Parts: sequence; structure tokens; C-alpha cells
Amino acid sequence: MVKTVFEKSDAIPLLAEAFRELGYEGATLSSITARTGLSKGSLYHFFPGGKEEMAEAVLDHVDCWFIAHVFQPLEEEEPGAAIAGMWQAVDAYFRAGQRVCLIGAFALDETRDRFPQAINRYFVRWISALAGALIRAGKDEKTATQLAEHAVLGIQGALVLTRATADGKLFTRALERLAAVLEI
Amino acid sequence: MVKTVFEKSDAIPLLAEAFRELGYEGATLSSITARTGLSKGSLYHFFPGGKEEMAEAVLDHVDCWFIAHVFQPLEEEEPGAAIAGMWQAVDAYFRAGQRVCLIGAFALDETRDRFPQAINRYFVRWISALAGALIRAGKDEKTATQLAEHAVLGIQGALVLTRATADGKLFTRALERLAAVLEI
DNA sequence: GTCTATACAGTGATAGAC
DNA sequence: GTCTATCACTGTATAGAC
Repeated sequence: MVKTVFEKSDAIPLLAEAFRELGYEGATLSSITARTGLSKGSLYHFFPGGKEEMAEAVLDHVDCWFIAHVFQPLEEEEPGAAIAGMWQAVDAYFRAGQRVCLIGAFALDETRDRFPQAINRYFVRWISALAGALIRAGKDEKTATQLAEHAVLGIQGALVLTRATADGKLFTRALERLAAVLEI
Repeated sequence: MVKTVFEKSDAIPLLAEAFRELGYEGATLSSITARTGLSKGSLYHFFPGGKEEMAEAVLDHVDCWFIAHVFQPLEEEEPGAAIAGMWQAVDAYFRAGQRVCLIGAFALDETRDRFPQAINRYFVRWISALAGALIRAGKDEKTATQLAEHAVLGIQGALVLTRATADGKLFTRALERLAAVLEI
């Protein structure tokens, strides 16, 4: 059986899922080969820097997705629609809480110290993009920043609690509540 | 040099800090021996079940702390004072966000599946204790449960964001905002 | 009760055949 | 570009001296 064409970009979503579910330390090369169907040799061909380069590629991939689907709309589109779109995108991306935030999970342990800029950048841009939309929607700067911080933090917390309690409806319920707080 | 008396209970806070900072997979026996000053032999003497038993002991220790300092006060004392005490205890326990929630961190990766009951129990009790206090303070049951969920999830999210952004003031600021939401 | 020595599986990573 | 074979090393865990 000959392996068909398989590009680096095809591997990244599978790598992302591995790191998301197992964590950086927990995602061993064995588990990664099993999930991607690629041998270690192929993985090192695509990512000469090994596991760390794989994680960097995954972080970049996640960041790009959020820029395209969340941050840029918040920064450029009509604020009401962009914010509504954010809640939709977030619920879909995190599969109603069944999927964890890779970057949030990396932030919690010493993995953060491997990728500090990538982790920081993601959250800072999310908060500032949302704050910007809230300002364009009429909030003053201080309130907008606080509300944005509150919303982003709430999403991360909802992911933790959804997994911890195994309550499948918690996430979507939390998003609705967070969306309501933004209206205050 | 003779090792002085060192009880199992003395090791647990050090183990807790190791798991908290490094994660379950990241906390290797080498790092644990370095942090506790106990050799592998001694560790296995105290915890014959190895790393898993160490983590169980730590989870139990954390749970007991929260029962004594947070859950029971919420369940038994005057609600206003108990809730105010909760915010104080949380800010102190998590060192204004410099310290991560071990149980929340465990919830995010496959470590959850090792200790599902302990993780679930902690968060369920926290939410129900807080909801109970809110009910005694005059909220209706549905509102109280939602607000309690919102508060606990906010704490977890604030821990993620504090570490991610390295903004030392974020955590305390978030707690103030979360406390304000409970008043609504 | 504490340690050192050790077993042995699994780790990330590399070399080289095809 | 993909694989297998293999490397040196670290992982958890155990045995046994003191």
C-alpha cells in the first residue's frame, strides 16, 4: 500500500486534535503517529524541529482561524453583527464545549513558558478586538475592555467546567449568559 | 546526614505544587523527588500506587481545603458573609492568579479521565454550595444556579487568562467584576 | 523509613534504505 | 516523501541494603 500524497497542512488539524486532547506533554510521538497515520520519519520530514515545531505550527493554525473568523470581523464589521457572529463561531469551534481551547490549556502548565508570545498574542488580540467592537457599539473604553475581558475569560472557564462536570449543556448556556452580560 | 521525620502529610503540599505547575504528565518522578527532597524509594513507601496515588492524595487534600474554607461556610453561614468570604479565600488561595487551579487544569486534558469523580465532585459541590447561599440570600433557584455557575466558571477562566496574558492584576479585577454580577 | 541500584518500557530524535 | 531500525535518554516502578 502506497501512501497517497499527504501534505504538511493536512497533518496540522490532526496534530491540533492530539495536543488539544492530550496536552503538550501527554501528546507523545507514538500517539501522534497513531492519530496522523504518519511515521516518525515523515513527521520529522515535515517538522524538523520535532514536537515543539509541531506545536508551533498548530498554535499558528489556531491563531489564523480565529483571526479570520473572529478577530477580523470584530475589528472591521458592524459591531452588533460581529459580536453575534463571535458567539456563533465560538459555540461551533468548541463543539458546544466538547472541544477544549488548546491555547488556554497550554497556558495553564509550564507549556506556557515554551510558547509565551503565541499564547499571549491570541488572548490579547481577542480581548482588544472585542473591546474595539464594543466601543464602536457605544461603550466607553474602560467598560468595553472590562466587558471584553469578562467575555473571553468566561468562554475559557466554561470550557473547563463543561469538561469537569460533563454537563453537555453548560457551555451553550454559559455563552448565552455571557452574551447577556455584554448588553449591560 | 539523617533525614528527619517527614510524614506523608508534609509531602502532599509539595506534590500539589508540582502537579499544579507541571501538570499530571509533566510532573515526572524526577521533578517530584527534586521538589520534595524525597527519593523514589520514600515516595513509593508513602504512595505504593505511585504517581496516580500521589495525585489522588493531592486532589483529596485540595477538596478538603475547599470544603473547610469555602463550601461549608457557603452551606452553613450567613450567605452575605459567606460569599464575601469566598471571594477573599479564592483570591488568597490562588495567590491573585499566580497559582493555577489544579483540578481545573486536570479537567482540561485526558487526566480528567483518570480522576473523573474527584474532579466532578469538586465543581458540583462548589456550584451547589454557592447556589444554596444565593437562594438563602433571596434569589430564586434557577437564577441562583445560573449565577453560581457563572461565578465558578469565571474564576477558572480568570486563572487561564491571568497566566496567558501575564497580567498580574487581571485576576483580582475579574473577581471584583464576578462579585458584582452576583448582586444583579 | 530512607536510600541506591536497577529493571525495563517508552521517550524524542536520527540515519539510511527504498 | 515515506518507511523501519536504531540511538541515547528518561519515564515509572521495584528490590533490597542500611
